[in-house]
Amino acid sequence: MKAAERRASILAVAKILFADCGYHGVSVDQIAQRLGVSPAVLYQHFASKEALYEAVLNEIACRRESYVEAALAGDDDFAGVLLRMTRVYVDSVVEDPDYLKIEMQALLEDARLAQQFFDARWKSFTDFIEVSMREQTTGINFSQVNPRIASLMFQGMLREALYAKCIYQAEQYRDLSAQDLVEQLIRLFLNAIEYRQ
Amino acid sequence: MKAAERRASILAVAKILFADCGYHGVSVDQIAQRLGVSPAVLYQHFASKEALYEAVLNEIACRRESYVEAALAGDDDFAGVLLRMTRVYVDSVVEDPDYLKIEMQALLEDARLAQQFFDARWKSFTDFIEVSMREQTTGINFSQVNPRIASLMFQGMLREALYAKCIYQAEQYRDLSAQDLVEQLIRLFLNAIEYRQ
DNA sequence: AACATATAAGTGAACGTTTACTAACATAGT
DNA sequence: ACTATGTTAGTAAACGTTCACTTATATGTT
Repeated sequence: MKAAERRASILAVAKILFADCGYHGVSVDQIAQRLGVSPAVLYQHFASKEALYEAVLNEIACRRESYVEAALAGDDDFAGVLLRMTRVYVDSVVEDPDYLKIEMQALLEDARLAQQFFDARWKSFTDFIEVSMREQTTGINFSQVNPRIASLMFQGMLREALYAKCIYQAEQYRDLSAQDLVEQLIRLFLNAIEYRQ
Repeated sequence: MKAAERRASILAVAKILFADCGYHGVSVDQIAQRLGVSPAVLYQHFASKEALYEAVLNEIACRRESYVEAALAGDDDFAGVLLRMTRVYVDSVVEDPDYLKIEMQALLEDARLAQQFFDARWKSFTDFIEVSMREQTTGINFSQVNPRIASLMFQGMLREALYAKCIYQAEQYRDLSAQDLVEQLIRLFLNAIEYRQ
């Protein structure tokens, strides 16, 4: 197997295992075994276990989602844009929940890394919400509501919904798809900030 | 040191370390060292590292908060009760954020344990919200809103706020106490479910 | 085309360290 | 003297990492 290919395959397997068990929960031998390869191979591509872990995190943090394109893809009222952005995000998580797991692991293990994740994956949302709520040109009056706290609420409910659906698979929401669940939550959120079309 | 006292001291130290680094991130030797005691002592009180970990988790899961007393401690309109219950919870987390960290660790490592935590610490909230929203006798009409999704929203925003304030200490909310932050979130939540006193 | 050479890719065993855990021995209070 | 509470010194296994070595692929020369 070519070097680039091998490197990618190591990253893919490592991502899954790290997401499931955390950094300390996985051994280099386990990763190698899952790859069907000797542990020494890993060290031809990564200097250490820690370097491998950071490479996995980096790959995730750098994969900027196509929120912006989604935001510009239709009409530009606040609710419509928010819904479209969120759909893109939910899709990406449903497709690969490991991202969310590792984000959570990082949040617990290292505050610095957590900030990096936040910047890459949540800032688009919270910025959009805060900016939209602050600008007066829309004609909508959000003055009753603190934009920063509203964006915190949005982030929290979205994250909880995705945890429930994609990570600990709560039975309570079995009969609802992640997209439907989030759509209803967004409706509640618009209520909360007193948004009327 | 008496046995009961020693046992308690082990649990206290283990709780802190497990909360910070997770089960695999802490060694028995580290716990013993922090206690200023030989590792063998731990095995006089706990059969294994895992047994110790479970004892820590169990202590947390079993410590039922005094939500019910708080709920009954004043007038009984929905918002008032919810606010009082939440204050008790926020207080307990602010006082000891390790609880929240370990809950998060458990959620990632073991779905079964996560369910146990949920039952002990969140179910009171979500049940209260769902039941209150469903009963017609209050005269309030929540019919527009799905109670289950509303309770998910509440849980998510509360959890996010507490993470931000108590775990990764986000600078965005530095000038707000956890209680104030949560109070504003609850106001938003009441908006969301269209509650008017 | 045939061979020699160089490099890339992978192996498996071993290294030293750390891990969880245990048995044998010491000391203090009652 | 006896029990409760320790310690010291150890175990075997697992850990991350490195080693000497083999096989496969590509490249250049005749």
